[in-house]
Amino acid sequence: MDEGEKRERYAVLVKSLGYTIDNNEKKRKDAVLPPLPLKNKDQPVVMRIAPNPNGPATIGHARGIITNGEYARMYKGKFILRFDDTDPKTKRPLIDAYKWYAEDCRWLGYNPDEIVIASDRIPIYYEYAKKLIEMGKSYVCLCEKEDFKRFKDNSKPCPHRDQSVEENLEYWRGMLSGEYKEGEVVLRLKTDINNKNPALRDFAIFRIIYEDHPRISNRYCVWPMLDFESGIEDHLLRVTHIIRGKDLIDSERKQRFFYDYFGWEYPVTIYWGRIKIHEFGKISTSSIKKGIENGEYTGWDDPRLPTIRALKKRGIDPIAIKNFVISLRVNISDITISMENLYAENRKIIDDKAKRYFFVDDPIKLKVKGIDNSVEKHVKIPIHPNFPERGYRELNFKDVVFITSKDYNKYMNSIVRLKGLFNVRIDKNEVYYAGDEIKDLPIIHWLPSGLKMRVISPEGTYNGLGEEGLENSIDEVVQLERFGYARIDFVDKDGEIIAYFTHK
RNA sequence: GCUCCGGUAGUGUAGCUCGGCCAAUCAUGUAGGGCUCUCAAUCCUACGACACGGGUUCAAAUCCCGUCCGGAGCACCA
Repeated sequence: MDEGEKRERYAVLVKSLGYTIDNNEKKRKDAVLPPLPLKNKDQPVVMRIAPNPNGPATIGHARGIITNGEYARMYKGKFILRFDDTDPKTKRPLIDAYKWYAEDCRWLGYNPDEIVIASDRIPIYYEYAKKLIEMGKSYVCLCEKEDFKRFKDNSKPCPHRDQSVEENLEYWRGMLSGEYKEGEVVLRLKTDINNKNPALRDFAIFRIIYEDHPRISNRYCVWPMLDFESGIEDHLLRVTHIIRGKDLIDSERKQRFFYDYFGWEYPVTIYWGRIKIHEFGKISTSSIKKGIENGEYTGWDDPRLPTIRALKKRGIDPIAIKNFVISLRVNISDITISMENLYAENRKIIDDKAKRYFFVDDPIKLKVKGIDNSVEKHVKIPIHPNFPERGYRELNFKDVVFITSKDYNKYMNSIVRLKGLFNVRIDKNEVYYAGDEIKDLPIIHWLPSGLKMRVISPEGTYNGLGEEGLENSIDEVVQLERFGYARIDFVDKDGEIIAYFTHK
């Protein structure tokens, strides 16, 4: 019985006896991943993530980072970040993305133990290619793409399949020294031309690309295909477990051919399905990139985006992301999940910490009638209602209040309580004092005056007045009462507070 | 078309390997209520699922077959 199971049983037992469980325990319970199948108990667990560096990490990537990183941690193993940047043309790497991605890992709490960049290791892949040619397991194919497809689809060997090792080595040298044009020639792995799965028949492992690589320029013109590079690396890095998208399921079948040729043991593989978020739809880094280029988004951390940087900017705690991701587990079926689940996790973490303040969105200035306005009233409201020992904030009222136009319209002609102050009846452009006693009235927030403030949310921007004190909460997540949580980003040169909406 | 996967409440999950303890777990959500000078937090209650049809068996969410629905791959992309 593992820890989680024990806890469950205990909880059931306790409940059956009529006791209640300490709530804090429930709240602080850290999400735990199910155990990993271990082939060899003595072998250290090595996990990896292998992104294409074309942008910073998104929530989808966070799933990979956290799950793999967490497993490495659970088994006191190693966590590797490897950039599979072997196509400078159609999957052109973004030079900043290498750095961004590593930063995102670190921020999520999973600093990679090792970072490997495939484009640094091309000669290694060449060595293994040469070995395969020498073993008679690989050949240079000069077929037109369409011709090869025809052969392949009919389980017919292409004319180059039976070339001698010497011929292949000669062609291979030619490839490396730039004697061929793009698309003219390719190195194939000799698999099984009769395999019932056409995807596995003599697939390409190297091709010619003359495009400059953003990191290493034009140093190479022969580039390995992902299936090859990734398979070689997983072996060289002694990766024990691979967790990857189910779209790569044929990749394993392909790689097993050369693992067999080399006599290597294939890592344990676990597949997961695609993750789709209600609020964002399917996440694709390339579409985000396009949106940034055409000005639709302000950048990779635009709060409307599902990137880790955007979530950070909005005040989502990395632990909340962890708990959220782990709750998804590792499942092969595609899932559609709502951000609400992430927000719920985040609320559990930030609510105890978040200072309370008022933010009056779309404010309306109202004169207060029916009371002696010559005296100033000092109102004290706790910074956090559940922790009065943290102190109070003070609002100094004198004859006018600002309330949101939403409340103004909603409570027109009715009596409401201005939190901490007194009751008023709302009328056109003014409010009338309606007593001090605390009755069963709607409670609304207000401000006697305030600082210009803007809250940027995925749905739009809210302009209004922020309570004094907010300007001292830079980089903190606060709760704007009756509005929602927000992270205070900065105060601009005009004194306006700029905040990002976290969630309700 | 060919290969290969998957289908538990609105959503995400546990259980499926080794059938019984499952009239099915937990979370989120929604609704109602308690507490509270926030529509937050917190507490209580309620709602809600084994895709369908057959079979095996004393017993099926769990094993087998079929149907339906969904997904992935079939690139000189990752």
